[in-house]
Amino acid sequence: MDTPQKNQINAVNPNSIFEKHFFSCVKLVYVTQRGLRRRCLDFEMASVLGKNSDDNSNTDSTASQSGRVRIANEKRLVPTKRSSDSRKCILPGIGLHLNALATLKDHNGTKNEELSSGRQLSLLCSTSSLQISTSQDHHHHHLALVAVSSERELDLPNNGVHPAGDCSQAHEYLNQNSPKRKRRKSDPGGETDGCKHCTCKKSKCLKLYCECFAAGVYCIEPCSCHDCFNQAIHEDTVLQTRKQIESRNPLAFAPKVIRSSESVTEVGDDPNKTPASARHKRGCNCKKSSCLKKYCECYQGGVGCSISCRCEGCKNAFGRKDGSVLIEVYPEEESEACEKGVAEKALQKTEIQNIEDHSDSALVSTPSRLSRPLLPLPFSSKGKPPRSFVATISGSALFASSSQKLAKPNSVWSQSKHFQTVTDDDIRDVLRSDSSPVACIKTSPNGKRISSPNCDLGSSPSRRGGRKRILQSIPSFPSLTNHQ
DNA sequence: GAGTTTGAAACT
DNA sequence: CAGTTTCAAACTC
Ligand SMILES: [Zn+2]
Ligand SMILES: [Zn+2]
Ligand SMILES: [Zn+2]
Ligand SMILES: [Zn+2]
Ligand SMILES: [Zn+2]
Ligand SMILES: [Zn+2]
Repeated sequence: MDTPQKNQINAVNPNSIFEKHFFSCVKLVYVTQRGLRRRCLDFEMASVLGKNSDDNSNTDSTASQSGRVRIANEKRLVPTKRSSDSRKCILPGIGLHLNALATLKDHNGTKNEELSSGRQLSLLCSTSSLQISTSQDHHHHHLALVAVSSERELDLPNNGVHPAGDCSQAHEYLNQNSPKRKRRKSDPGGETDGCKHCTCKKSKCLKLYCECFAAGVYCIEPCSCHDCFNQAIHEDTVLQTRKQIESRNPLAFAPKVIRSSESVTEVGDDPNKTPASARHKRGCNCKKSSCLKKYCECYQGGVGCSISCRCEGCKNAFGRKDGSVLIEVYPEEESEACEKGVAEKALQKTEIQNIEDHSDSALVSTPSRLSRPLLPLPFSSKGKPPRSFVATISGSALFASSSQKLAKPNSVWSQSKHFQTVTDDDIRDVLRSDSSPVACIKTSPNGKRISSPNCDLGSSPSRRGGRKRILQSIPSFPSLTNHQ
C-alpha cells in the first residue's frame, strides 16, 4: 500500500521490459492425463534480454534468441495495480535470485532494474532452460512443461531461501494477469500457494527479516511492507546491503536447506556417511515448538532436524534430530514435558496428535522410518487440506553444484547454465500446490528418474489413489546426520 | 482482523 | 561467543 514506488516501477513501460528478455511468467498447471494429474509449468514469457554480456557464462546465444521474442501481452504486467482482486500468485515457480541480479547488473543492468519491476530478475536464471521452449512457442506463452526441476522449488516455497522459491514472485506478475490460472486455492491465510509476500514494517525490507529480501527478490505489489527499499529502483541500496550482510555471513543468502542425495552428492564427501537427505544448513534452535510447526525452519523447509539443530524436544515430523522419524519413544518427550510441566499443554496436544497419526500410519515401527510418509501433517492442523509432503529436497542438482558446497549461491545467474542441463530432464513432477511446507520433490541427479513424490498425500496417502508414490525413497535423514 | 507466540536476525 | 533486543512470520482466537 504505501508503496508508491512499487507502482511506479510497474508502471514503467512495458515495452522496454519486453525488450529485455525475461520471462514473465511461469505457471503451473495441472494437466490431466489418463487420469493422472500432473502439474505442468506454464510459461509465459517473454522477454528478452539481451545483452547481457556478462553473462558470459551463459550463452548468450540463448538469450539472444529468446530475447527476440516479444510479447505483446505483457502489458499486463505493467498495469497499474491489478485490479483489486488480483490474486497473488498461484504457483510458485521458478526462482529468481537477486544475487543473480547483482551480477547482471553490472553490465547493463541499468535498465533492467527499472524495467523490471519486481523480481523478475531472477527469472532469467532459473528459467533458462525453459526458455528454449518458450521461444519456440512464442505464441502465447503457455507451454506446458512437465514438471521441472525448478519446480522443486515450488514445493518449498516456504523457504524463501531457495533461489528457486522466489520465483513465485515472478509468478505473481503473471498471475495477476494471466487469465488462465487454473488453480486457486482459497487462501485462508492470505497466502496462497507459494507466494508469499512480506509485511515488513520496520526493516525496510533490507534485512533478512524480510522474506522477500532474504529470498533474493524484490518486493512486489502484494507485499504490504512499509518504507520498502527492496525495489528495483533502489537496487544500489539493495545490493549494497546484501553485500554487507553477506560479508558478515557468507551463507546468509544461501539456501537454507541443502539437499543431497545420493545422486548428486557427491559432494561429498563421504561415502561413509550416508548422505543424508536434505537438511537445514544451520539447523534450528527451537525451544517451544518441538519442531512441529513452521516456526521451525527445518520443518518449514520440509526437512528433518539434524545434528546441527539445537532444538529441544524435537518432534520434527520429517525426522527428528536423532534420526528417528517418529516417535517411538515417548519417554523422552515426556520427560521433557514433565520437566516443564506446564507449558505444555498445548504442545502436548500437538504431539499427541502427531503421534497418533503416525501410529496409524504405521510408522511406528522401525522400518517405518523410512517411510515417513505420513506425517501428521501439520498442515491439516491449519486447516488446510492435508497434503503431504515430503520429500525432500531442495536443491536439486541445480544448485547442488554450485551452491551446495560453496557457499555462495549468489551466482545464481551463473548457475543458470546448469539449469539448462538439468532441467529438462528433471522436470517431471511436481509439486504441491499449496503452501504446504513441503514439497515433494524429487530429484534426479542426473536426470532422469525421479520418483514422484507425492505431494499430496497429506493426510492420507493411501487414500489418494491417484498419486501413489510416496516417499519411498526418501531415506531418512535421520540417522545420518552428517556432520554438519 | 487483532493479538499472541515463536525463533531467527540483529545488536550489544 | 553469549545475552539481549528487534523483527516479522506463524499461529491463535
Ligand atoms: Zn519485506
Ligand atoms: Zn516483500
Ligand atoms: Zn518490501
Ligand atoms: Zn526446529
Ligand atoms: Zn531442526
Ligand atoms: Zn528439531
